[in-house]
Amino acid sequence: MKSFSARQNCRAPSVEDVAHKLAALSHPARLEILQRLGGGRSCCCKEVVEHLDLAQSTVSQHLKILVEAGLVRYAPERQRSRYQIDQAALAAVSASVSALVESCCAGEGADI
Amino acid sequence: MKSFSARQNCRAPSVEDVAHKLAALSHPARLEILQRLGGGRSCCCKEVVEHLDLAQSTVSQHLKILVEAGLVRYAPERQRSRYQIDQAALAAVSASVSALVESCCAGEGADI
DNA sequence: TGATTTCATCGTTCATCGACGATAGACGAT
DNA sequence: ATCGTCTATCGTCGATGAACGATGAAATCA
Repeated sequence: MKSFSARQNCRAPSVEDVAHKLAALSHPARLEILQRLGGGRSCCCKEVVEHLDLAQSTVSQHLKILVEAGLVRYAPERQRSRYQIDQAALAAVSASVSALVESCCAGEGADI
Repeated sequence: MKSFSARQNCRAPSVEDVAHKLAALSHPARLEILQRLGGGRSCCCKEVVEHLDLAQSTVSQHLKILVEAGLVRYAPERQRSRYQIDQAALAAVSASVSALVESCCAGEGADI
């Protein structure tokens, strides 16, 4: 094992995949959304809006980005929508980051 | 403990901090740079350039972003420059992501 | 000294992001 | 049927990102 990959279901996520998911995580509002969605709670858009001090359209955009990154699952439900964390996907990202760190810290070198 | 924080050295990184570091990680070229810097090797800019198929100025920019995010340390050395991974910082990011995932997966909920 | 190498920075160009208001569709309630 | 609510999407605007070439500074080599 040399690169940060392996693990997960056997499909090694490409650098692009990981970068894409990390990009989805790289905005404060989206991190807060994830925290709000945490604990298995499923939220509708309005619930997030009330908590976030952003326009509804903006929140909807952020949610879309999270869904397209595969980190949040989406289910249109009558009037409301349900957004829910995809725990497996999130865990996979965490594993990717861990693997990256491990591979980077393998051979100890002298500090600068 | 309610938010994904705590852990680390006792200073809880803010959502903005984490987002900023994740943003630095959210580009394929920068992930590849980190892998190249992995294993304690310290690289000069040219070495990265030769490996990456990007213009020298572009690579320099990416390195700067990594340095400003605190993930890579920088030491101007005579003619060349030395870039080296900041393993502690990288580990901290990994821990933040893990903590986020854990806090999000706490209370199991029904799947969508 | 002069030529070459290595690097950072500047200026430019194009694309994307982030935020908003406005709008339209779908649903529930009256 | 009509009204109000909840969403997603569109269009816009300013800001930022990503890439490049050109340039200049510092160090090394001839």
